[in-house]
Amino acid sequence: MSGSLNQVQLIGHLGQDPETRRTQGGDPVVSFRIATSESWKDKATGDRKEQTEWHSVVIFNEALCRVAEQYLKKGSKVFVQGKLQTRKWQNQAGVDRYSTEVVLARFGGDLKLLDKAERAAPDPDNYGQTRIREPSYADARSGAARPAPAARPDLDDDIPF
Amino acid sequence: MSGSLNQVQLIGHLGQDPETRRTQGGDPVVSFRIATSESWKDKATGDRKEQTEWHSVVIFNEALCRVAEQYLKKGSKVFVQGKLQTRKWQNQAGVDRYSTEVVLARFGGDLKLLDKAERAAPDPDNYGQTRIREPSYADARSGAARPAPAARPDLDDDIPF
Amino acid sequence: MSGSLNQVQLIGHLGQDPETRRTQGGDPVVSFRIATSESWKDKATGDRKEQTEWHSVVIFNEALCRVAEQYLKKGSKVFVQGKLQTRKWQNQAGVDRYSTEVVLARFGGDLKLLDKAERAAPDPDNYGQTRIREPSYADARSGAARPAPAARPDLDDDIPF
Amino acid sequence: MSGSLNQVQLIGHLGQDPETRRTQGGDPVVSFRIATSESWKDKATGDRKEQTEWHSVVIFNEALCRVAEQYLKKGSKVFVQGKLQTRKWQNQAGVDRYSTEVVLARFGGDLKLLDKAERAAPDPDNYGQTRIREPSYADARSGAARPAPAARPDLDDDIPF
DNA sequence: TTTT
DNA sequence: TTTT
Repeated sequence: MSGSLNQVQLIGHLGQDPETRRTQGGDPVVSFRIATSESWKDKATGDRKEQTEWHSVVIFNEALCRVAEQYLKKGSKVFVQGKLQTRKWQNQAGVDRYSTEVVLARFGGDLKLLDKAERAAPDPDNYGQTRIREPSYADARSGAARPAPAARPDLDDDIPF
Repeated sequence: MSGSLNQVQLIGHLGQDPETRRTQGGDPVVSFRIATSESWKDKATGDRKEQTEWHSVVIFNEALCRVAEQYLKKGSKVFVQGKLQTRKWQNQAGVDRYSTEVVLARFGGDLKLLDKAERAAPDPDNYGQTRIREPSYADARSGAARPAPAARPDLDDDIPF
Repeated sequence: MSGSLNQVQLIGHLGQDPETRRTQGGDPVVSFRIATSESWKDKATGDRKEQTEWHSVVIFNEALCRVAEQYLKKGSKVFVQGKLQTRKWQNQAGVDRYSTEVVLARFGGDLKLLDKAERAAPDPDNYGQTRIREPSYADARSGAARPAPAARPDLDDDIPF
Repeated sequence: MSGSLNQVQLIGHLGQDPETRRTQGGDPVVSFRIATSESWKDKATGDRKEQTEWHSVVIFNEALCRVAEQYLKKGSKVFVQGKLQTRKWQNQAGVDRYSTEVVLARFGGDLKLLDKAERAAPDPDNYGQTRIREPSYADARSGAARPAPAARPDLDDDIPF
């Protein structure tokens, strides 16, 4: 269906360092969780309130995997653009579970570092829009692009991330 | 945290007519599921492939609830903008479950009908940007804006929608 | 600068059929204008008002050019995603002029037909995500990707489109 | 037309401190310009290239005006969401000119500070989502919400900002 | 110049 | 005119 759009945009901070796994084909898959939060003043009590939302981000785009691995760490502030995808998996008891993730695939995915570049200066040869000039990353959708279920750390319980 | 963004944009079709429930305070809560899909040609086999993704949409914004109730039905094509929110609930066995939804709250939420207006012409007095000129909808976040758990149809099983 | 974002999203109708020109390198450049509109009820008079905004869209992405040429025409409803770009040009008197356009370049650009497929069914072999599997379009930024000034129809006057 | 979307999202840096003017009705109108930039490696020469784009941002939303006045200054990094609007004006010679701006009106507009809060901590009583709980800003579209032409600094020449 |  |  051509007239379809599935797009998520987040600005938030990483809760932990990114994790890299590999597909069976050897392609990197980087994942992390980021927090977004809203704050407002309660009309009734006048109290200041804040609500934090956690999002699971999974990167299949090879160039963005590299960026994430090199420059992101716990606490990094990022802009992330991807698509919503709900994945079905089984817990230890074999019961179906569902997890919704923000997926950065080859097309449409984007990732921007919003921190001041305190720590590492991007390597100008490998970073940024280079990916855009020389697209050579693996196809995230064909083959075994998704990690094998056994590789997931979440199989031990019912927590969906 | 002011520098935070949580935004989802979807264009897709409703899988069923919208459902309306009420909060304890009497405010409407409209929900439906929409499908987005991607198609591509498999590089290896040359086959045309399509993958459909289903999203749960929940509307707390009163004006958008009215629009949804009046103009949306199974098959309607819509643009939806909201925020990602993961809700925790318990299944019948009392085990925690998580469901991620696209929430259209009072601010930031948007809903556009993309169909040709075959069936019902929008009432110019009640529809569209009127909401924008006279904001009087309930506060989606204070009080019992979220439906009581018992009211949810998903408590009987582990399916997250 | 990595931490930068420049993105526009429009849903509207084409005012005219798309126009195709060619760069000196022979790459297609498709352009059209689309209208978006807002309506609201005047708080004071109660009158219904509408305001239409016109946007210039320019497509350098070769695959999206093809889609535009084949499926878009005057009146078509589209979703367009691109970046904002202000182009400087000279009018006949040699005075500088500026025009702001929504540019669909190779990356980040998107175009979706939102009409019911009344007229032409997309050719499943050439349309849609095929572009995504076999990226081979020309680089919109290097070389003479922008049309030569003499080819522009707007040089005769000061109207920026 | 309900099924219409006009939305711009930018992340960039302010080129100058924001300027505040007033409508005839006394409502604030804050404007500034922000730069976004892209960088890439030239495929032919291997050179690193960068292209900067400047955008005019105009805020009519009263709450966002306050945020801009209090926290933004030259060099600030911001996320801005608004709509594209092309304004017609006359230069000194009485010739029509057009300027395209990113307008943050009452609805749909958003503004987020992305800098580390080095200088001023947001006042928790006046900042952030308070605007969202107590909407009382002026209607940006009715009356003389746009600044009178004479007040614009750009009338002396043909530069559209 | 589109559309509802 | 910003920033990396």
